[in-house]
Amino acid sequence: MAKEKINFEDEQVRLTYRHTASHILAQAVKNLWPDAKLAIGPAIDNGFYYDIDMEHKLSDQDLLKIQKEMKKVVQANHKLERFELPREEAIKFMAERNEDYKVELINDLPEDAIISFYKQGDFVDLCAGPHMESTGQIKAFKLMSVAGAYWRGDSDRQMLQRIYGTAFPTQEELDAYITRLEEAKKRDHRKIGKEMDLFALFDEGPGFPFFMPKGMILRNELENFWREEHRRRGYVEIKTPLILNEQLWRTSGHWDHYKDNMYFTKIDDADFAVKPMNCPGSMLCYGRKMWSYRDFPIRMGELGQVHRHELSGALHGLMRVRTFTQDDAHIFMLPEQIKDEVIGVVKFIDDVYNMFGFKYHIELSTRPEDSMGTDEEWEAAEDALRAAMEEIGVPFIINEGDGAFYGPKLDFHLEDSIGRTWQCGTIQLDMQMPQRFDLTYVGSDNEKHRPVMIHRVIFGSIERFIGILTEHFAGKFPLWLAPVQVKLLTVAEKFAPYAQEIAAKMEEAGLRVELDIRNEKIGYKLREARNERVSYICVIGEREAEANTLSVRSTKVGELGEMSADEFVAKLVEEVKTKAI
RNA sequence: GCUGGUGUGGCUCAACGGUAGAGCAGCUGAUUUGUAAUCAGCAGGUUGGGGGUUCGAUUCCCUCCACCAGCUCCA
Repeated sequence: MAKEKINFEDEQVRLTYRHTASHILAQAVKNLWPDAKLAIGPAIDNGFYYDIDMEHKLSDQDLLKIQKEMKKVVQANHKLERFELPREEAIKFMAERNEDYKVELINDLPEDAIISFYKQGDFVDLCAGPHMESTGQIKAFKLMSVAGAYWRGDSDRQMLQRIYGTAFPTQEELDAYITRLEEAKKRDHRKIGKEMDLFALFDEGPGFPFFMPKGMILRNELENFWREEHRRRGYVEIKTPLILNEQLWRTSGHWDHYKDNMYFTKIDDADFAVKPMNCPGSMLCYGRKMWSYRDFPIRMGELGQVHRHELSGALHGLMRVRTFTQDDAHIFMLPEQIKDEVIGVVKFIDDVYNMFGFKYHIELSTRPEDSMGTDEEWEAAEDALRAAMEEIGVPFIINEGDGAFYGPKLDFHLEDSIGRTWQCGTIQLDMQMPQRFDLTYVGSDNEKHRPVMIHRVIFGSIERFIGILTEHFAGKFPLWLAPVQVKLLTVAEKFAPYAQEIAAKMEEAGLRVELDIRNEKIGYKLREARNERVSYICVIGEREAEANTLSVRSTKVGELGEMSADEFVAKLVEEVKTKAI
């Protein structure tokens, strides 16, 4: 790679640069702890990491120490030299250095693989490359954190220490990145949720969120919107119970494939389970009558609250909880309707996400190890999803082996404030449940046939979606969702009657308005209202009371100046109606 | 669940082997105020739970719980 200029816009350049940084990290660690065994150390989205196995538990102090050692490696400006070894020699080379993990990696390489190494000073690492020319080219870097990571991502294997770091061509860019991260953390939905009193989590219910009055407004608005959109698109709505008996979960396959994630209870002497998914309930609803092919597609929606036992370490605010409401629907159809229905749902999801200005990516998740059904059924289902995606020409990536136990799925991933992605929407094609529940319809040939079904969600879960929305808008929600849409602040108590009159008018127009007629200075009230992220703040004093106006400030665009009360109310009503963002 | 870290009044944080302190919020009173904090006073904590060491623990140790980062898993 050319020494003169580093084009950091280029992903390959970025990865190469940071990959070299990870080698410098590895060398520094080996200098300080010669017994450390190296595992893998790739470049990732925003930096790089190296997985290391050693006795010594790394602390934040150690990170600083390693960083100093890395600086020495950079200053030494070692050339990175590539060389190759035949398999046996490569294994011998790493075995002599007690690099057990590297030996395992080499052993797992395909027979005909070229086994390459990179040497910098007296440090050598197994690596396919490419790399920068010399360690001195790495100008600005920082070690971010140390955490545990399983060797080869397998929770049954050794837990290694993973050191995360990042690197940039200049100190300014590194500083800017750190600042950006800090800013992003201020948008954390857990922090904003607390500040705005949207929801709460208690020790008494880990992973079981409580929704406070302001959070309920958000939630109810989303649900109202959801119902309206589904009604328009030909869905009907049902509600199925939270607790159903063991037999049902055996029939559905959850008992065999999902038991570890379920909660159980007893009624009288019989075993029951709390539903982790809504589908079996929907199957019962479908199965209670005879359907004709003419009825299809049947789109059966349900805002269904499910409970899942998630590992304690996986819980995360509203993003990962143990009870959540899926905006679920099951669509029963003819095989030849699959493509159109899938396309319809993809477009539905796209419409909703675009409405909020979300960026997202789609993954096609294929058959997992623990699953039911035949290879043919899986292949047919995966092909159907792929065909639908290809028809509408939306790009997607393949997520091998990550499907549901009953079928492959298209997953829609949204980003949180610091760039972690969360699966929200999903479309799952299921050829298993209809069989297991022996669902049928009567075809045009007057014979019974098996319907095909898809499970799908748009928001994914209301909880997670609220978390994403909160971070996306930093708590400054679109007006139609904002818990408090307007707050009226009086300059002095004598203006309270006028403010109350305006507030009544606003309530009449269906707006969520709050009144602050306390005997406080206007600056103080204003500060509070801004911290509460109220959409519009109106100041009412002498001028406004006389002219029948309001001095308006928008949380998003700043001062709007003075306008007539009626004009302002009309503007807000319109903004709510259009769901502007 | 795993690795590492954290846990002090509603919130943000301080202190310490000798039975905890501030700011904000709250309450009371005064102030009647024009675009990001008016002043004064009051009240609020068995320092996450349990156990141990010690004359004495909130501070040290053990254990459980919760939270944070990451891994694994997932909507």
